[in-house]
Amino acid sequence: MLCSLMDGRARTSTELSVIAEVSPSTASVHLTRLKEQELVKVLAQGKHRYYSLDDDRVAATLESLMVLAGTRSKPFVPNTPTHLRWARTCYDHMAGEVAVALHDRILKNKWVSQKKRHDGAYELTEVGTRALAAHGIEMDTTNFTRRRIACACLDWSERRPHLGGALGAALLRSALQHKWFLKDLDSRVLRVTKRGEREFLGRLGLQVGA
Amino acid sequence: MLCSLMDGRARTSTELSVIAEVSPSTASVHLTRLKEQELVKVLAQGKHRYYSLDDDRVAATLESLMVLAGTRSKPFVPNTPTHLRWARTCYDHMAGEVAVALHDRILKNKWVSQKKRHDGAYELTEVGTRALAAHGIEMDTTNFTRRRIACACLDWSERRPHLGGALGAALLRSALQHKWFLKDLDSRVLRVTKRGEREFLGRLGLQVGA
DNA sequence: AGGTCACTTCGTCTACCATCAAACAATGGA
DNA sequence: TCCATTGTTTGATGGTAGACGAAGTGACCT
Repeated sequence: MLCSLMDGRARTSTELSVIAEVSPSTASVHLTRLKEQELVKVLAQGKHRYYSLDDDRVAATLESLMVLAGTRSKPFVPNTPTHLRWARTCYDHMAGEVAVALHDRILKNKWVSQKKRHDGAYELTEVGTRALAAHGIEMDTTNFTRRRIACACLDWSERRPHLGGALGAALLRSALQHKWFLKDLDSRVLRVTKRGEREFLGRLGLQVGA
Repeated sequence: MLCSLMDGRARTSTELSVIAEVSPSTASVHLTRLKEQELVKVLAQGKHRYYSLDDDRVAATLESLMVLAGTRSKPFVPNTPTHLRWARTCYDHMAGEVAVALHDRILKNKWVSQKKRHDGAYELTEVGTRALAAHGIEMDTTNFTRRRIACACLDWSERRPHLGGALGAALLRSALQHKWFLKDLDSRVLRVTKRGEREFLGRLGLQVGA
């Protein structure tokens, strides 16, 4: 289980039970124990509970253990339809490969910063505020009090976080306004435009194979 | 057991059984298993069998595991009489803190190099031959064919290797000839002279608290 | 030779831990 | 509101890993 989580992605307990070739109940017992020892952390989202490695130190330790054991695990293969995998909407924000890459970029650029441990909430930084304005992305300031500014929302196909909250919504809204992305009719799929490639993907340095 | 070996020293199976609070037989079985998995290596010397970590990678893995577990083990306390601990003879070569420091220094300076893995034998390098001459240490070339030039000999008090073989013997012989060390009467203890501090410890950069 | 010490091998036993099915809880959609 | 889906909790069970004592091996000393 831990080995399969080493790719940094999150998995549900049932998935992990299949990987470990044990019953769901066994997996559940085992996972609660791993949680107690703070080797994994859980993120409840809808009726799914996503398990992932708790810490970089856990990953590092596993890494060296795998070297000793000489084991390599198979890569994670998403079973999501390909046309949904690259870019789609998730409620009012973006999801898919692009959204995950965007999330990572924004975090790396320190436009947002983590508030606490084990809580998906982010806060907007000084740098972030300026950068968003520069890129022509406008936050809806009316309901700032009601809603979290930004948070990590686990991506179904990628099993890694993308950006949710008010900021996530603002990004999607701006992306559609500027015609960087087009919504497919009668589907959640998003398609990037020529203009989007230049003004969005290009400027943000997102090299995502479409 | 593995944790206690993390200081790089070697220990006997009985010592490890005491540390792990199990019977000697249990420890023995466990250690053979660790050996099979190449986590530890054994060095038979006299009627003792010294166990130590097999590899730097094993130590590194344990290190990160200990960080996760938040455990720290007690340091190794030699039960050797203090007057024997610092410097003494071991058959025809030197042993004790000084000898171990000397071994490490010689290896670091690349005067000798390891031949194979898991074999204590060393071979003399070009650099080493010149350096020995420069320091006024003469090898006895008569019995080169019979004896190993140099080898790691496990130090009883330090539980780390010092230098044995023809080179080890040559070092002790020269040290006594040049009056760098004096042999205590009727004992294996060696005492360093003023001259020895200058011309031996000093030149070799050995800072060993006497 | 014989005795002691250090350690391993063998045979046996037991406690414990993973495992599973069935019951329970929670969420989401119809 | 009900049902399907997802996941957790519980209690019983069986297999196995790890423990030990006794016997065996080899090295060293006198």
